[in-house]
Amino acid sequence: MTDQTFMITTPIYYVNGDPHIGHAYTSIAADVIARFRRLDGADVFFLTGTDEHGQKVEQAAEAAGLSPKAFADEVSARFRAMADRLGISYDRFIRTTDPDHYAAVAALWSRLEAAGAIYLGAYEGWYAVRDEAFYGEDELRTDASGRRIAPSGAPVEWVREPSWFFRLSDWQDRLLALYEERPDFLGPSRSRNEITSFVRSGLKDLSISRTSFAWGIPVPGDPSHVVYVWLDALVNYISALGFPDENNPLWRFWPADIHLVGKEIARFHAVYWPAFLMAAGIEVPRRIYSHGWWTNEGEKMSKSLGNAIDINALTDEFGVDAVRFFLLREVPFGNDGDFSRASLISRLNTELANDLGNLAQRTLSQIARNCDGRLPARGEATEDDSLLLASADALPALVRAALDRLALQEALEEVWKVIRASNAYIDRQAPWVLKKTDIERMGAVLRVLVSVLRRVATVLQPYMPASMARLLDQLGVPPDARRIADLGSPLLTGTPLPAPQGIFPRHVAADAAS
RNA sequence: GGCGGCGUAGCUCAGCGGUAGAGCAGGGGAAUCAUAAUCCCUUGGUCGGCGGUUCAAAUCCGUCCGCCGCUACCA
Repeated sequence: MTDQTFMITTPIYYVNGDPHIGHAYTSIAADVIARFRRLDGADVFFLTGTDEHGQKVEQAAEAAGLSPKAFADEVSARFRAMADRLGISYDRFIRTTDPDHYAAVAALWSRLEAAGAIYLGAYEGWYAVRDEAFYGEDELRTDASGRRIAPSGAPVEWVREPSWFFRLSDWQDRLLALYEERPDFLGPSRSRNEITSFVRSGLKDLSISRTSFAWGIPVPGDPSHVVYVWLDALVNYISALGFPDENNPLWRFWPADIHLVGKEIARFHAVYWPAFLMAAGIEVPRRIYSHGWWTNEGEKMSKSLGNAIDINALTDEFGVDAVRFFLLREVPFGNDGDFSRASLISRLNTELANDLGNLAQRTLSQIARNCDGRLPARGEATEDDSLLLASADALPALVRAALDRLALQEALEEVWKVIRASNAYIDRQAPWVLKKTDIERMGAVLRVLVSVLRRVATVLQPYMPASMARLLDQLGVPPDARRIADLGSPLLTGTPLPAPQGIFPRHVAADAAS
């Protein structure tokens, strides 16, 4: 694993609205993978940031009485604050208003132009001023007076404006070949099916410039146009690596290993982005993986319902690690999920407090009381010991394999199997009985549990960095020996352990389900 | 309309050709080191309906029913 480069990205988040749990979810998932790869010895670049151009931002800024840039500064800072608060270990927080990004977009545009991949044409269609949207002929209805109206009921008119186009239609076959030859390129399979069928149904050239508003990156050589926000946004993944300077040391991270995205933007990443890259002669990313959406207590979250989950309030109440854990534990990654207080509290109490927290506490408190607070010596392993130790030793490989498949929930399930087995083991071995009959064996049993807990805590660090750091402290694992590779070296017998303290308090509240 | 997915224990889901599984919830018991936490045992399903292929089908095929997603230029 050592010396391997690994790049993972979140989408850059659009700043026309405040951050919400969907953004948090993508970032946390990407963070877990980034942290695990670092733990596993890889050279990691983790990119996140904000997407700041476009008509929506221009309008939102105007409504707020600010310049687009000032508005974007403000909202971008909120996204960054959320990332920091959630412990997102990004290597760069990129903004599409950063100067190097402007340069990269201009450079990519010029490459596409030089390659003959773009041309100046005209975009025309039925436009509803009220909706600020174009509609297809087949979406329109005719009202009583014979006028064409949009599905929303807004009147439409035929408009025609000059626009630069990308020859997307040239890339249909090569995109399909890409999906075919590289089954891992697009995931999960639902997303892969949808995108494939979309591309198979035929691609039209893509309008990649706008003249109807000004907040964007000017088109090189044609400054009355700004670059279409998606082209602008997608380029962030390479502008962060120094593009177009392929001698930039960061360029070694390209192609990205994983673009993690929400399912609503899978198409932009799986169709437009590789087409742009291929047209510009740049390698395509290795994998694009889209995850699902959260509902809140069974209801879709929306502005009108006003039921968005306040991630700050949530982490204030339950703690950052508990929220990180819940989001990745509750739902198979890729599926939609439902957020509810009852299930959050149930997970925290059952799995964090009872299963893991209590296991650590009962183990460590017996060491504190009966072993003079020092790490007891290993004994000759019984069959029971060996089985449990072997299951813990297998964890790094199991977690690595699960994360390679983006099975973030499965990885946790594997860890919890070991935690449950450990609780069964401690009951079977009953060190509190051995204390009176065989004090040496008691120490050996507790030492087995420390070894297991060390492995558990090590692989859980990516999910719950702060809590697992505390647990590793209590287990006497030196801060510089917490990587996967360090698990090969046993802890020093006799190491004094700090007084045990609960890692995960039970959540007791009036609305607690149990 | 076209393409695709899902429907398995009360709940969330795994299994995807060889005598129905996990977690949670429910019931009974044990233990008392521990955050009243833990452990053991256990109730519970004609695997959406019907038909077919097969020695054998949640598992393959067909069909029907019920949900859901995608079907491009706001992001």
